[in-house]
Amino acid sequence: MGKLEEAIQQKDFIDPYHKAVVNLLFTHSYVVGYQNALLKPYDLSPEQYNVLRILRGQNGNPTTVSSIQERMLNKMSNASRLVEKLKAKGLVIREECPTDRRQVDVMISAEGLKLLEKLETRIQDSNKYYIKLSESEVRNLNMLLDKLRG
Amino acid sequence: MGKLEEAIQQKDFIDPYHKAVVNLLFTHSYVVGYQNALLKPYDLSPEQYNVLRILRGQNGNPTTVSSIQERMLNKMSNASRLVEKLKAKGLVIREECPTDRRQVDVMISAEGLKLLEKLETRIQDSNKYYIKLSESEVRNLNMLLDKLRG
DNA sequence: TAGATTTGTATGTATGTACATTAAATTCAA
DNA sequence: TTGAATTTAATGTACATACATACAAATCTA
Repeated sequence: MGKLEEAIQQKDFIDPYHKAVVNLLFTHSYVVGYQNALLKPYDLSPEQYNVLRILRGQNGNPTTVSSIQERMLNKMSNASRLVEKLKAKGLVIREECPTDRRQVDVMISAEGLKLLEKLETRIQDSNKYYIKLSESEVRNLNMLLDKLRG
Repeated sequence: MGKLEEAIQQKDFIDPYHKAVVNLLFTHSYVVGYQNALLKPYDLSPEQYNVLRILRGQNGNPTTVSSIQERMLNKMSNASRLVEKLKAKGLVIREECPTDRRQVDVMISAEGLKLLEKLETRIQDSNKYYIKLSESEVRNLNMLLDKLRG
């Protein structure tokens, strides 16, 4: 991998900002590749995994579909259909909200929790393997990404 | 936007590496959102725009589909179908390679070049607008992303 | 040089993304 | 309190991604 210019044989960037955009897209693909590889045996996509983590973060309280959507990494993806997929696999429980019949209460199931637990160390090991940065560099990266979005 | 934890209301990351993965996915979505908005009026996706830039980088020499694939930001996407889309819009020229009939020579068309030119300043302005980093911070980010991939 | 292997591209399928639209329930306002 | 506006979720569609497979052309090998 290494330097972007060599990796994609492109060097005529408009400016460092344009290069950063390309670098982010390329690094995203790199990261998602590893995520997919790790999650595929468990029949989960990265965003499905993330939704399970969002639900676990609620500590047993049900969450609505729109609340999940707000917290998702990809704002444009479709929480409704993702929840449907997770339900089909028995990883979440979905039921009509008693106080507002438009809403749908979603909770992670016991199976969902068990799956997350099983994945935790694998994810941790995998992340450290393919992110070839020291802990302080990673913190620096996180700081820059946060600042990038303003 | 700002800090990741607030933006997606999630704070229980396994470690800074896991947070970096989430941060990259989220920032990717942020960036692609702006890219899509800018390119949509021109009926281009970010990867189609990138392919046009790859082709322009060849300075008039034809490129094969597999060579495009190698240089694409998303290694798993489908250069064949992207080229087909670009050809349908008249932005590239595609013809059978005379020396190897398996291969397909692809070149950017005059229209494609004109479109890239028209987009250049818009892209440049847009990037600087939504990437809220100084030039030295952007360079630092590029360095970290390059290093991340090893 | 015939048959096997490899290479380059296209196609098929399932899923995900982007965005518009629909439909039902709720809230607001006259 | 009734009709309009808003909210919540689901659905439809076009395109993109991920990955397997097919198929023709070229290359290798015996």
